[in-house]
Amino acid sequence: MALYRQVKRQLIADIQSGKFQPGKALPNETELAQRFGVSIGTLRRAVDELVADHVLLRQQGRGTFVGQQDNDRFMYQFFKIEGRDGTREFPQIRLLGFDVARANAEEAQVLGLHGAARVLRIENLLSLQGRPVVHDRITLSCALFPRLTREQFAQRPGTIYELYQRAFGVTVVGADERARAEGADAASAALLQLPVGSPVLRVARIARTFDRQPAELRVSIIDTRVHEFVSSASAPR
Amino acid sequence: MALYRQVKRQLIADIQSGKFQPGKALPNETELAQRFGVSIGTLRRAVDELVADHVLLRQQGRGTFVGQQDNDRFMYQFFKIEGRDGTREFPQIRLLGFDVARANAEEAQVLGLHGAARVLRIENLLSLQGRPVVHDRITLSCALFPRLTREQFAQRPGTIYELYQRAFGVTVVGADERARAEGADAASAALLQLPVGSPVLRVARIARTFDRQPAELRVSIIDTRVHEFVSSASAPR
DNA sequence: AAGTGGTCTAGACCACTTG
DNA sequence: AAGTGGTCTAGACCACTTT
Repeated sequence: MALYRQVKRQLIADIQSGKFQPGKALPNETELAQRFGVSIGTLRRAVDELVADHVLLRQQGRGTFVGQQDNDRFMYQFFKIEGRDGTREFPQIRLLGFDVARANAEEAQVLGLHGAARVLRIENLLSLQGRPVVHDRITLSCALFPRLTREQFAQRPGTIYELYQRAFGVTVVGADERARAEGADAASAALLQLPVGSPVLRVARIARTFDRQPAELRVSIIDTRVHEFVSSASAPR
Repeated sequence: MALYRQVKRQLIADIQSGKFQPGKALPNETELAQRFGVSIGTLRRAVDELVADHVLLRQQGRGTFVGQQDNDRFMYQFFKIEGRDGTREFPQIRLLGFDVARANAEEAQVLGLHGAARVLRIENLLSLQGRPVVHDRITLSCALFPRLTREQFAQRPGTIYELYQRAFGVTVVGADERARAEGADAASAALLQLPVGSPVLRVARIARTFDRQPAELRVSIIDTRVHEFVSSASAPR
C-alpha cells in the first residue's frame, strides 16, 4: 500500500487514541517525517488529505492543529438550515427527552447494531429568532457512547459533536442525508406551532466518523415556512 | 501568485476555449510541464486540483482526460433522487415547454443578469419506473446560450449538461441547492398525479461553472411518496 | 532571529496499459 | 517494449507568525 496512506492511518489512530488532542498542535513536519521514517513530501501528502477533510488544520507560521467540533465548524459543515434570505444563526436548543431503549429495525440497520442492542433516544427542539423551527430525534448506540447521562448531555459546554469528540473520542467527519416532504404529525405540529398535516421537511442524517462508520442517526422535522435546507452538489471524492 | 495556480487557470482556459476537448486526452505530463515551463511536480499539483473537482480525470498507464458531462457523471453528481430503498435509475425526460421571456427579479439576481435580460424557460417532467416524480422548471440566460433552439434542445444526444458543454463551452462543475416543503400547486399536482396541496419537496438549484459563475437556475418539484432527495455533509473546500 | 508551514525543483523508481 | 500516470526522496528557498 502507498506509504502516505499508512502515515495517514497512523495520524488518524493517534487522534482517535487521544495522543493528539482536538485544538492542539501536532509536532512540526520535520519531526513527524522523522518519526514516521518518511520524507517531508510524503508526510505532507498524508497531512494534505486530512486537511482536505478538515480533520487537521494548517496555519502557516504557526503549526498544524487537530480540528475541533466547535460552534463554527458545526455551523458551516453540519447546520444546513438558514433563512430564505440567507440569514444564518446559531440555534437555541431545548432538550425534550433522553431515554434508553432497544433499537428498532431501522436504527439497528443504519447504526450497524444487532437487533436488540441498547440505544439512547434524545429529543431536541431548535429555535431560530425565538421561533421553533426544527424538531430533532437523535439515536445513539449505548456501546459507542458508554455511560452518557442526561445530565452530562444537558450540561455539555459546547456542541453535541464536541461532546462526542472530547468525552468519547468519536470525531464526526461527515454525514449522509435523505430529505422528503411529509405532513406534520401531531407531536411535531404542536412543537413547531403549525396545523397537523402541514407540509414539513423531514431530513434523516447518518453522521459518520472515520472509515464511514456510522455514529449517530438524527431525524429532523423542519418548518420551512421561513427557513430552508441548503446543500451543494460538488463532486464527491 | 503560486505558480501551480497559474498553470491550473491556463488548463481551465484551454478547456473553455475548446483547445482540450471533453473526453479527449491531454498531452502527457512531461510535455505539459515543458510547455508551461514548470517542473513535473508543479504541473501535477495543478492537475491534482482539477482531478479533485472532476474537471480532469486521470487513468494510470492511459493518460489524463477532460471530464465529460455524460450520463454517469450526471447520475452520481447531479441527480440526487433515489428510491427510499436506495434504488437509483436514470430518469425518462419529457419536454413540456420551451419559451423565451424577460427575466423576473429572482432569475436576474441568481443568474447575475440585468433586470430585463432575455432568458429561456424550459419545463420538463421526469419519470422513474414509469411514474412521474419530478417537475423541473429551468431558466437559462440567452446571452450564455446563444441561438439555443427548442429542436436543438429536444434532440440533444446526451444529457442537458453535456449539451451545455459541447455546444456552448459551458462546463457545469457544481451546484448550490435550497430545499423546502410546500403544498403542490395545481400545475405540479396535475403532472405528478397527486392532490393539490399535498406535501412536495421544492429544490432550487443554481448550477455553476468555473469561478462559481452561475449558469442555470432549476426549480424541481418532487413527489417524495416513494423517492427521496439525497445529500451529504462533507467539509466544503 | 527562530520556527512554522508553502512552493518549487530534479530525479529515481514503481504500477499499469497498450501495441 | 514503450509510454503513461503514481509514489517517494532530498533539498532549496519563500511567506508568515511568534518571541
